[in-house]
Amino acid sequence: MDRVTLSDVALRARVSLATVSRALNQPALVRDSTVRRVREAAADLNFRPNLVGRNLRARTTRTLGVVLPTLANTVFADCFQGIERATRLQHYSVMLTTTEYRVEDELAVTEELLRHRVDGLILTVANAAESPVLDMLDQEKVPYVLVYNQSRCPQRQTVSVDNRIAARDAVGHLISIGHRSIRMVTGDFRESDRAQLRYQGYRDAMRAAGLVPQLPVEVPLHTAVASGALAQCLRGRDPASALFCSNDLLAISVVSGLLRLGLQVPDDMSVVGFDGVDLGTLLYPALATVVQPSRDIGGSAVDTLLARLRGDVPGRSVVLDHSLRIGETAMRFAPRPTSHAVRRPNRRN
Amino acid sequence: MDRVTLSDVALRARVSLATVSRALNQPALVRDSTVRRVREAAADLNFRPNLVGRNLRARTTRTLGVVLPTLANTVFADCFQGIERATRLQHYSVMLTTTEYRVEDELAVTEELLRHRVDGLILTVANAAESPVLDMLDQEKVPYVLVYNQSRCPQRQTVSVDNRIAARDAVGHLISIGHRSIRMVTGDFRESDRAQLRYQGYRDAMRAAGLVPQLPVEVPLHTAVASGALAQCLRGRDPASALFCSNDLLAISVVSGLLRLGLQVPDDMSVVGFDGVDLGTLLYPALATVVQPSRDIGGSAVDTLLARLRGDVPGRSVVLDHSLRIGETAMRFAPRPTSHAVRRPNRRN
DNA sequence: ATGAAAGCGCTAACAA
DNA sequence: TTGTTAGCGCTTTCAT
Repeated sequence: MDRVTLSDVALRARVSLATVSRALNQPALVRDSTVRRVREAAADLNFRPNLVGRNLRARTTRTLGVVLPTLANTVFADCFQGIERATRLQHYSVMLTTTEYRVEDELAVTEELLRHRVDGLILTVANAAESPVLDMLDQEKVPYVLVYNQSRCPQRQTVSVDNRIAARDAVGHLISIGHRSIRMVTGDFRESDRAQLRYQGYRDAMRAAGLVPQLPVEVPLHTAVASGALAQCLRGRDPASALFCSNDLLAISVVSGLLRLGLQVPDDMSVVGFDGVDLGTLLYPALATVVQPSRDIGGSAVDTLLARLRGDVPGRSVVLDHSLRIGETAMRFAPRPTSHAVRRPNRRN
Repeated sequence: MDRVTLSDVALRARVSLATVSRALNQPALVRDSTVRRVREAAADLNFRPNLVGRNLRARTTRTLGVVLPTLANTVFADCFQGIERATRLQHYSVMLTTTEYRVEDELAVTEELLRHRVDGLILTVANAAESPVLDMLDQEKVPYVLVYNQSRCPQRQTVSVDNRIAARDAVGHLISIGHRSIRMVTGDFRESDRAQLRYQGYRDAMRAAGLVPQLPVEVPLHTAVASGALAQCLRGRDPASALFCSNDLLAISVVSGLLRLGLQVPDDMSVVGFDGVDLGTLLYPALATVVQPSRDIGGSAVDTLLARLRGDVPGRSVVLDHSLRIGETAMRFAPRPTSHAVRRPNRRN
């Protein structure tokens, strides 16, 4: 499949192997005419440099490893594309692995990446506060940057939004438009320390407004939200008028679940998500959500990591701005005169 | 960051470098007690085999390259996860790159993968019938398998559903439930030869039923579908009663667009997608669609490619089964008595 | 400006 | 069963 090596090119260009290497990689060191001759020979032979050889000798692979929980959530897919683009710009490559939320696999897939001698890692772990992978990486002094995760230890560099404040803003918005009974819906907390931070933010916002935070409604992700879980938010003497969901996929699922129960969104119940996946804007009603700049998170992680590989000063964690997307699934709270659903005409085009 | 090599382990285990290699990779060739000693030494030293060295020597990387258009469409994300899982099972690794639908980048990213000396490639190209990348790969005899793409040349191995027949089935279903005026909505044909095949299938079904196929409505993907495009389907003396979309993301966008125009789905217009992304089942109304087994497509591509790398007989292209998901966005066509929209109560629980 | 030579970490003959 | 040795393809001193 591939046989041409540097020495083949050298033979054809009538120079030494070393000169070919230089002509290709540091043409400034080589006479112009020689460079041309070498390039020509390389082109003639269809020479394709073998990075494995280069990587072994150079003891660096110019490759970054990436560990993400899943690609089914486009938040991570977008992040990866941001990573890919940034690495390409810097002439680096990237190896991606996903854990599909199996925490127990995080270590193994990371080890595999290290066997490939990636120069550094970009990863999202389930729980940065208690993570065998991160402990291992710290101990072995492997350069890495966390994305989405936030960490208390300042030496663990992260790139993320401020999840807690972002959640607080979202819930604060709901409060500011009149909601008083707001519940939070989350996936499995063990899968995501972000969800926990967002729950903190929910509590912050509730307390700041003198409201009583409720326990979160935990629903298994990646499955249609059972009506039972939703019923939990509707019953009691203080039924919710708004739901804050720990991510967009969940929010979308919740909206559907409510509609299925015969409720109107946002008329009967407002829903706000978290992530800002593009998909949210394609839906009707468009999802209200907290937008994270996922591509930038990826891009910024690459920049941060490469700076570190270059030996720059460690640098602080990066907190990127979030924003609120005022979608159509959240509206001002106005108590209904009657308890039975009232039909609402479809709005404007 | 990482310094321990085979010879360090050899020193500590008091055996030769070669024995360490054997003990680790072919323990059957080594005395049990020695294997134990070596393993212990390796563990003590935290030895992590350097695959770069191995790959150079072995002249094979046990790594597959993957080229996909995007991960924003979960069809491809799922496929990748299928690939990843299968490769892991076979003790292979994988390098992923996406083109983000930039056809002109397909060649460059593939070349990069080849510089890394991946053993073979799994890819989806914009158009398999006219693809510089595939020509190059054929010429250089690089083993590869196409996913999603279908190809006329039998020596180009593919793993896919039968797009044309699948589309024909979907449209046939619409016809069977009473629709007569059906239009197809597609993204940019140049981005996807699958969309073209599906259009063929649409025509097949229409003709088979004695109906006149219409030209497709092409809309730029990844953006909310402009109402102008939809209006095209609604006006004229023969307005459509059903829309067949070339993929699910588009279909979701179309449904939203219709709702925004004040129409009901499926009452005023049925919509059917193609892909079968999980998301479709989370929506309300749940998306009617043609389901492709994306994970299996990925897994099967790996199996096919590895078989080929092992030198097995080339083997035929794999056509996996599709299925129809009878969602809630498509319903029996029953002409409306009046032309203005009629409110419909929300259905079942 | 160019060449000779060493060696990155590993595997696989070939010997013993 | 184990050790010795020769590279895989490349970069990089060190000479010239």
